[in-house]
Amino acid sequence: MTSGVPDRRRRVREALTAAAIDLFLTKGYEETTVDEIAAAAGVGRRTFFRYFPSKEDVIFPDHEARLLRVAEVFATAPHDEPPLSVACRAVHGVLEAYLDEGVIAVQRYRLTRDFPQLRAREIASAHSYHIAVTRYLVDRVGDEPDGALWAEVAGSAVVAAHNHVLRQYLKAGGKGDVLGKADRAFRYIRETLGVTAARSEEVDDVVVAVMRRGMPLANVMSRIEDALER
Amino acid sequence: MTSGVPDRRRRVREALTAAAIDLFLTKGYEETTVDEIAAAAGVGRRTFFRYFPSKEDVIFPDHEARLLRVAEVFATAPHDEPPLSVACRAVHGVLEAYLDEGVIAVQRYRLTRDFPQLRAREIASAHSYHIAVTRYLVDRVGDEPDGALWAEVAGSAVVAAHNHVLRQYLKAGGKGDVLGKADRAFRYIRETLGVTAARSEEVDDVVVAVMRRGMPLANVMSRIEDALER
DNA sequence: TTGCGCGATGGCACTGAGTGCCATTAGTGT
DNA sequence: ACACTAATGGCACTCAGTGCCATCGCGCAA
Repeated sequence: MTSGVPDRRRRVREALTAAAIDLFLTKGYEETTVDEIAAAAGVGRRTFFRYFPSKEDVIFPDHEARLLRVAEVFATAPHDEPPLSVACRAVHGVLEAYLDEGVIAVQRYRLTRDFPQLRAREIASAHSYHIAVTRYLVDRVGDEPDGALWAEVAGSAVVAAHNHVLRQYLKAGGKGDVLGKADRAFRYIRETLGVTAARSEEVDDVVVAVMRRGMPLANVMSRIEDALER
Repeated sequence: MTSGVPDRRRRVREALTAAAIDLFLTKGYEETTVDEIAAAAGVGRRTFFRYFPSKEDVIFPDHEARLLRVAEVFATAPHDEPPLSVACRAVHGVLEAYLDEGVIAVQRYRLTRDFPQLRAREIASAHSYHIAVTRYLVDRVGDEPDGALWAEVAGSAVVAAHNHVLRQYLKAGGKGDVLGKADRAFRYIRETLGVTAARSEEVDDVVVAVMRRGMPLANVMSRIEDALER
């Protein structure tokens, strides 16, 4: 049969992941040995380490692929699209990847919630998205005054919004209108932090005024005049 | 001599940390065994694990203490201080702790930069500040609409600002006006994300207006009126 | 000074993760 | 049927981390 080889590799890989998730959930992470995972998947212990570099990696099988997708969004984004918009699109892709996983994502959430070692690993994974996003934003606006600071903050905000929406979804066991919530969250981010983006492309300074609804107009005006002169 | 016992414990602890940093920098992290660290500090291998739960922990000796300081700021903060202000104060304390370390902090930066395993560990440490801050913010504003989202984003932004300032300082080998930059960064955060804080305590809605400097006042007014009616 | 108690130490043995090496096997093309 | 190549699995090894226990150093009371 043609292409039977990569097909088998994929099946073994999935069998290892499935066996590991099952064992981790039932016996606990520390209590499960690699021998047991390999045996449950019908392969030898040595083979396990040919598919995954460490015991932790077995439940994060496609992290690299997701990171590549993010990088691709950045590489192919039109140059006139606002940086934050690109960042939100890229991170939205990660969210979709989680949703595509279905039950697996929920199981992994439980594992990372219950076992510190796996949680630490997930945090590191999430951080690599943060790195990628921030690097892109720095490249776009890094040469402006405080551009690097803005990029760092905006990048972490985008990732935080993603994490928040995703976690709510996973906490609920995979129910809820994730995409709608994500859209709202990303809109909030773009509206709140989109300032430097505008500044970077059109003008040399921006004023942000925050005021309570119901504040007298005269008050509003004086605050804005203050801001414009600052 | 009185209090000679805890004194000795502290000295052994510092000797282990110093030996580890030295060996990691010269030989590399993976290439250094716990035996070597212990021997260089003049103690047995078994003793090493009585001071630090793992090989990684030896270069993050007082992370727990810093986390406690953060928690203390949150516990003792006045109830009428804006949440973001409290968060910035707490994180500022962490920054000060790094500065107090002097050379050690710079050396650790280099280690976490060069060795992935240590980097992963530092990311996890930093994440625990993020957790602490976000939890506090959620407690303060979590019952508002989108309060949890705001808390997550604001928490990560505060931590990101801290990380940015700290990293710039460490990259420069410990030179530069850290505190001044930190103040500016935190001010930026409070001004950009302080909205929900105000909303949570005084009013039921807030309007944010973003405008370019130089925009005609009439324009400004119409934009704000639009916003107020939204 | 001597003996007692207690925490710290270090040695020893053990488990399990991760790796290099090599003989064997399974699948593919001729 | 045969050769070639990639995958496999077994074996042995290093090293992190842990439980156990005998010993040591030190303060304290008799």
